Amino acid sequence: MSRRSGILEFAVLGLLRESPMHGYELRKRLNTSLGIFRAFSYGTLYPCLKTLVANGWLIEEPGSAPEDALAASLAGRRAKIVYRLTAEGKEHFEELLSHTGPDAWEDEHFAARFAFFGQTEREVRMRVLEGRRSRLEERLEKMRASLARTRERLDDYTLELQRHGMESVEREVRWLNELIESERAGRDQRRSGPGSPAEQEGTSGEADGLPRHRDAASSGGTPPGHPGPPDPSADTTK
Amino acid sequence: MSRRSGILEFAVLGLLRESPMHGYELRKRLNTSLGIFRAFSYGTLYPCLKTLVANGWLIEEPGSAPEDALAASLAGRRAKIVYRLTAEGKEHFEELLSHTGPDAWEDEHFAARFAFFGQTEREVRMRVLEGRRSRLEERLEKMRASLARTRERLDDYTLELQRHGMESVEREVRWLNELIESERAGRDQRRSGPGSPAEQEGTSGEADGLPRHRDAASSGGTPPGHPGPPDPSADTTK
DNA sequence: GTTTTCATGTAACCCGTTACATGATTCA
DNA sequence: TGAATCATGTAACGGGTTACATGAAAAC
Repeated sequence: MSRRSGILEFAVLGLLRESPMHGYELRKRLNTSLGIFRAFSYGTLYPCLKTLVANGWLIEEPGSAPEDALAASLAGRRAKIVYRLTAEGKEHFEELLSHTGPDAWEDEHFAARFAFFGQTEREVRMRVLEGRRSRLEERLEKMRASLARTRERLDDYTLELQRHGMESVEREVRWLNELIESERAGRDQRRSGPGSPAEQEGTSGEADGLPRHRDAASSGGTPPGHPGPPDPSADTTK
Repeated sequence: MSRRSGILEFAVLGLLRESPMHGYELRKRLNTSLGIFRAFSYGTLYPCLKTLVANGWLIEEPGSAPEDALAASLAGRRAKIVYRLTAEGKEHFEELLSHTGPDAWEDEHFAARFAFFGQTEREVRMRVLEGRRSRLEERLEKMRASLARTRERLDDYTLELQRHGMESVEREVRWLNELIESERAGRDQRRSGPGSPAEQEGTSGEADGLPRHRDAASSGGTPPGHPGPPDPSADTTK
C-alpha cells in the first residue's frame, strides 16, 4: 500500500499540467526539477503513462515530426509521442492535490506534494505541512525513547549515528515550522474573509509567504580535490 | 546489484558478533540500536538467517527453554532458535568490515558500515568517511548544476524544496568533515608508527576521536500538541 | 482463562529494475 | 558514415512485503 507508483502518477499529471511532454523528457524533469525522487526507470514510466491514458487522464498526440511530417504519417513510423492532460486528467489531478490523507506526509509522498504546492490551496498546504510535522515529531519521540532505553549499551559511533539522525529530523521540523509560520503570515497579511477566492497564480506566481533564505545555491564551489577515492558509479541512465 | 539484502547480512553478522540472539530480537535491534535501517520484515530476515547458516557463518542453537527444558526435547517442539556466529562467520564479517568498495558509501550501506565503526580499523573508517564525502560532494555538484540550469523556470516552492535538499547534503558533508578531522586528530595524538598493532577495544571501548557533541538527546521533551491531525499509521509491527 | 507479546516460518504477490530490442536524429 | 543521444517499448527477473499459519510464554 501507499504505492510508490502513486507518486509517479501524481507527479506525471502535475508536470503535464504545466505543459505537454513526451516520456523521455518527463523522466528528466522527474529527476531534475523535482530532484527529490530517485529516478524511475522507463520500465516503470511508460507503463504508467499507458494506464493514465487508459484512464482518460492523458491523450497521446503525435509529436512534432520536425523534419518531414509527411513521411511520418506513412509507414508505421514510430514518432515521438507527446502526452497532454485531458480535462478529466486536470480534474483528477486537482482532486489529488486536495487530498490530505496520512500518506500525504510520508517521506516521498510529501516531497511530491510539496513540489506542487504552487498549485495547491493554502489551506491544504497548511494541513500537509502540519501533518508532516506531527509525523516527524512522533518519529522523534520514538527515537528519543529508544535512545533513552539503550543509551548505555551503545558504543560511541552508534550513538553518534543516532544523534546525527535525530538532529536531521529536528532540523526538518524547524524547517516546517518556518514554512508554517510563513504560510500563516501570508494569510494574515491578506486578511482573507470567509469567501475569498481560491488563489490563481500561474506557474510563475509569487507563492506567498515563503521564508526568504540566503541564495538557493549556498556555499561556494567545490573546494578542489579531497583525496577521497573517485566513484565510478556516477551515471544513473546508462 | 548493491543488493539491500547484503546490508542485512552484514548487520546480522555484526550484531551476532556481539552476542548470540534469536531472530525476533535481532529484528528489534536492527530497528532500534541501528535505528537507521527501515525495518526488514520477517519474511526477509528468516530466509536470510537460513542462508547464513547454509554458508556456515552461523549455527542454530536450541534456545534457552527457561521453563521446562525436558519437554522441549520431546515432541518436535518449536523452540527459540538462537543464532551464534561461527569462526568462519567471524572471519567473513571481518573481511566485510575491511572492504572499502564504492558501495560502502551508498546511503544505506554507509549507515550500516558506520554503525559498526567501533569494530572497524581506523584506516578503513577514514577511507569510508572520505568516500562518502566525495560521493556527497559529487551529488551536490550535480544539484548545483541542475539548479543553475533550471532556476528561473521553477516556482518558489520547488526552489525551496531544492534549497532544503541541498542544505541537507551540505550539512552531512560538514558532519563528515568533523568526523574525519576527529579521526585524524585521534591518529596524530597516538603518533602511531608504521607497525602499530590494530586496535583491540571491545564493545565497551572508547572509540577514539569522536567530536564531542552536546548531549545526544538534544532539545527538550515534546511541546504538547500541535493541532496537526493524528496519524493512525504509527505501528510498524502489526 | 483469555489477551498480548514473543517467536518462527512460508507462499503469494506487488512492484520496480535490468536487460534487451528497435529505431530516429544529431553531431563529428 | 559511424557514434552518441534521443526516444519508445517489453519481458524476465529479483527482492521485499503482506498475509497467513502456528504455537509458546507472559501478563492481566
